Amino acid sequence: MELHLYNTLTRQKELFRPIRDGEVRMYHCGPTVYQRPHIGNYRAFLFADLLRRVLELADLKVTQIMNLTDVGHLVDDAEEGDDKLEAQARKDKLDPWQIVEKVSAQFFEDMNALGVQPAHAYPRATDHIEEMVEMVEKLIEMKHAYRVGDNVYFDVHSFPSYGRLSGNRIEDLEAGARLEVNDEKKHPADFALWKSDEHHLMKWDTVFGPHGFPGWHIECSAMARKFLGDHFDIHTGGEDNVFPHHECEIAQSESALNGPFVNLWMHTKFLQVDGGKMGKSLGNAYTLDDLAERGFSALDYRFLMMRGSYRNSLNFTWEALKGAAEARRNLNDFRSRLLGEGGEPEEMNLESLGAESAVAKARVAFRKALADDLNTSESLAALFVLRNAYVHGELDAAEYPVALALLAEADSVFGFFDSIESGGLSDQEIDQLIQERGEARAAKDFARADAIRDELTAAKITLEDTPDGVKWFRG
RNA sequence: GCCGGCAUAGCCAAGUGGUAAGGCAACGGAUUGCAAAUCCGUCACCCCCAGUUCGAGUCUGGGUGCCGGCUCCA
Repeated sequence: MELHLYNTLTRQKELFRPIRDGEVRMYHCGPTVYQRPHIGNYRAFLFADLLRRVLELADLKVTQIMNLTDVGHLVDDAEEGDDKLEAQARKDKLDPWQIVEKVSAQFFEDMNALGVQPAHAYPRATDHIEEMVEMVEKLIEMKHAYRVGDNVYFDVHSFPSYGRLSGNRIEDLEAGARLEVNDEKKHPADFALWKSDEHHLMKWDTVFGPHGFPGWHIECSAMARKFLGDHFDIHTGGEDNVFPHHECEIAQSESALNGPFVNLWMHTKFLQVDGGKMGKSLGNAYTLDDLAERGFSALDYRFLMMRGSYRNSLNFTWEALKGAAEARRNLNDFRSRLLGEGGEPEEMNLESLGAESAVAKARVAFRKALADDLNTSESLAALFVLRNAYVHGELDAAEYPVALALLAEADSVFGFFDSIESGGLSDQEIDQLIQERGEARAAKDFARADAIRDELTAAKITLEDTPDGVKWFRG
């Protein structure tokens, strides 16, 4: 399975080739744990999860790292900055460390509900102060950075390809009216590697002084290096990370390490709400709890994200979520019906199918779409085409086991199927109840008939009264 | 002011030169004691204008709208 992935750096899809054969190392910019992440944040993390699963589908061994930013960065680049973690702490009357613990726990709970496979490590910035300081010292030594008092800045002119990722030019940045002027810096576009402020609560005593804290971007450079090495395969984040965050990471890392940093940069577009932007101040930055209040599960949301392409902004509406929830249910029922008709998942054996088999076609389409820059929309459509073939009676019963195997493979990538619960009733018991219901219906005792149907529903058994008689399935 | 992206049916969305995937909703019908269950069927010429081409949703130019970056932010 050859993957073609879009690289922000080159602005085109590229054939993906890992640096080490059969092995992928990737880093994801994770949450700043000062407030519970909203569904927009989770779009990026769901993408990271999807990418990992597709890489594994392609038989690659993946090492996946996601950082937790537990030190608040400055709200702006002015000399006197505020720290959003500390600001939140003041608001909640907690100390910053308590906020970090509380929000991190919430984050992992949400990720679990979303069916995200845990990364191999979630390093925290505050656990890696030493590594950051070391890198900053190295940059000073190599004349890529300069110290002004207890502050340290990166000299963007020392890195010729600064701006390559984002398409910005240093001259344009300079002309940008919104750039804060800071007299300390040699150049307005230079960025902070280390800052000092005695009023900060989260601060460290280092060679740069007693009241220091890391700059905006150094944590990712330091932690990525520690966990993945100097040169690794993939780095992802939201589109807002392209500049300045990732641009600065590249500058720092490639300068300090004197070599290539990351081969492939991938970014997810923002989620929009009702056609416009999402924002806390707009009151539409929903959390998973807001979704649950309206009766939607985290997996419904996951499904909604899989219906669109990560490289296009996706418009979140309640109607769209409703549609996703329904569609997910239909796919779930498809699998349940196959199981109900005696199918057991089988090892995929394409050769025995014949190219004309609906299952074989679906699998080819499913994988081909994913391999083309994670086209989940098209990939998902292949599953619905297969479902339609089944519903229209075009699927031979002998193909049910392979169809189920394909759905299992699909689940390994999409991860939105519900687990099948038997509800504690045996087939015999269920048949017995259905027979009783039939008798009750014949005797026009509909109260009794509906009671049985409700009982089965409660046990996760779905009944379908068809012209051919009653059909049932679990799930 | 400077960069970049997007614009497809009521809603979500795929499609990168060859005549519009898929899902949801809606509507008509079947079935049913009823059904929110199930099944059958119907449902778009792709923001506007001008070009290129035998042929454009797909390429080029202009316009309009929305989104992102230039400021912590997925």
